[in-house]
Amino acid sequence: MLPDVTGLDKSFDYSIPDDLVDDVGVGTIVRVELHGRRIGGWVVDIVADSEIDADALKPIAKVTGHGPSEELIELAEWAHVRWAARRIRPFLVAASPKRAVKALPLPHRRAQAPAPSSPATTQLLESGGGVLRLPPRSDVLPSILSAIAVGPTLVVVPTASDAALLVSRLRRSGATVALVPDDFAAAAGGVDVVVGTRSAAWMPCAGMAAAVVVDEHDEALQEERAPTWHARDVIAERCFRAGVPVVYISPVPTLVAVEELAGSDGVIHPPAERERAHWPHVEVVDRSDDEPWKKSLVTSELIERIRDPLQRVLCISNTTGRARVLACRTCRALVRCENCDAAVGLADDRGLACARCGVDRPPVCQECGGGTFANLRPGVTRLGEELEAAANREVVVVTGKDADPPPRSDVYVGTEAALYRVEPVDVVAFLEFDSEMLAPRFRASEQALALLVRAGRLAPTVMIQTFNPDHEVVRAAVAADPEIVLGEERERREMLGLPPFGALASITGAYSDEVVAELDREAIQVGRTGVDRYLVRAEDWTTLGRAINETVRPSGSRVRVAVDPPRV
DNA sequence: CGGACAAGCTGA
DNA sequence: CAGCTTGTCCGG
Repeated sequence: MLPDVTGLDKSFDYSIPDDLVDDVGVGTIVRVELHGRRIGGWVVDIVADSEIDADALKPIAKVTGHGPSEELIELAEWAHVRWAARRIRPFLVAASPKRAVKALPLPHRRAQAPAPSSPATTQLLESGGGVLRLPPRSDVLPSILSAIAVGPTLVVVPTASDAALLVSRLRRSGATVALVPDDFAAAAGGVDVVVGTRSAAWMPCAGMAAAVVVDEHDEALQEERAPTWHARDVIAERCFRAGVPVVYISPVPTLVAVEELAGSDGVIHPPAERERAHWPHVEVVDRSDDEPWKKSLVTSELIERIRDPLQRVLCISNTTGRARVLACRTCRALVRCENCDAAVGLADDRGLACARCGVDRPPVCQECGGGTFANLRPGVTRLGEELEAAANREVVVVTGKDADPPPRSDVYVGTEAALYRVEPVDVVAFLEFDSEMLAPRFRASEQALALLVRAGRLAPTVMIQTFNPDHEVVRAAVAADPEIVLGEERERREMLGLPPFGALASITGAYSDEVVAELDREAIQVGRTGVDRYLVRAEDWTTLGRAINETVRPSGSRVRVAVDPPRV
């Protein structure tokens, strides 16, 4: 029995009372007495009476209900090495129902399987699975119906709204559907298709015959808290163990999917003409002729769009580097110019730049020497005013912070979060796409492409303002050919040994120095990126995970390990 | 994790 | 030496 108690990752032996024998198996969630208190936990192993002295043990106090299957418990043990997690518990939590499931319903499947409607998907499933590249403005439902035709199918999508929409469409098509984690019991009992967000990678799917990962490129498939497990990789391992084919669908498959998960035929995709027809029209505004400091983000091309009363436009600007008013996080003082006392913002190069007198200085608080700042006035707020003046129309500012959905408008301006909060428009315009494309992160190109996919689903036209119109991301989007990015990406990552050509993790937080010092330098390469900040690399994930898990953490340490960190 | 218990510190 | 804090150990 492994207790569901934080900080306690040790299993304990209990006896199974005769009246509970029928209800207890590996994976069952039970309650037991431990050290005078009642705690919950998972049965992770059952041994015969002859092997132990059952009379010396306390009995299981109560059976709570169904939990993860034996296969998923083994998968959790694999995952705890793969993502260098100290404990197995977080994975078992992910694989368990939210509320107690006392009994499973009988299998509920439709008598007649829906006719396959995506020959490419059927072909992929028959050949053992692989990567299916489908353009942004195309439908994944036919692929999922083709998978259901093979047998019970597990489907993972990035967001809860994607899941809800897919479930209602699948129900309308006649399939029996479990939306997990809520419908855990139905999924474990047996349905045609189990649908959910990344946690669905850990959900039951009785008789699973196929799995589909929708929008494989989407970062939402990776857990952001440690352990930073990725649903794509969990599904890959789970289905490999079960001998079940997986189809990974994305308009812009990641290098990991292309290199590791594509079948022998490589990435399957429609003919170029048809693929292109389902990409948005990409309009590039080349700002490179103008001197950057002169030209506003509100270009004449953009003004033309937002002035057109027939066009509904969403403008996207990244806040980073565009904050106009800052306060020191340490002493709360407003950051002011040393020269003229005006409020000072962060420039693109991360230094403080005074807009009034032009004096630059390093990003350090003048009052206390602190180096982190709160952004009191995000760039988009100001942009909203500028756009409103230029457009002569009302402009609604959308940020991720507001709880309510934004009021309906014809012109919006917002951060990336707006791409998830605004209903479809005619044009999505990236005002400063370079900050996405050229961000100092090794996945910047893939992440920039992902934004274009998102935008392309919101609007038939996507406008990109850039100083780098020849960048591979821009070329790929214009040509509707993601392979243009992958080619460059493959070369770069192979040279640096980055995933999928090596295993990478970041180690941060107090006492990282001590933890990193323990790592075996024969197998692990270590790079220091700051105070208590490290990047570590190994040839493969198992070597990396084992080495990190073997380290002893000093008491009081707050070390965070992010394996396969999305943003470095 | 949280209780138990031991060792260390303080004040009278 | 009671009374309290801090640290370490252990649970079935």
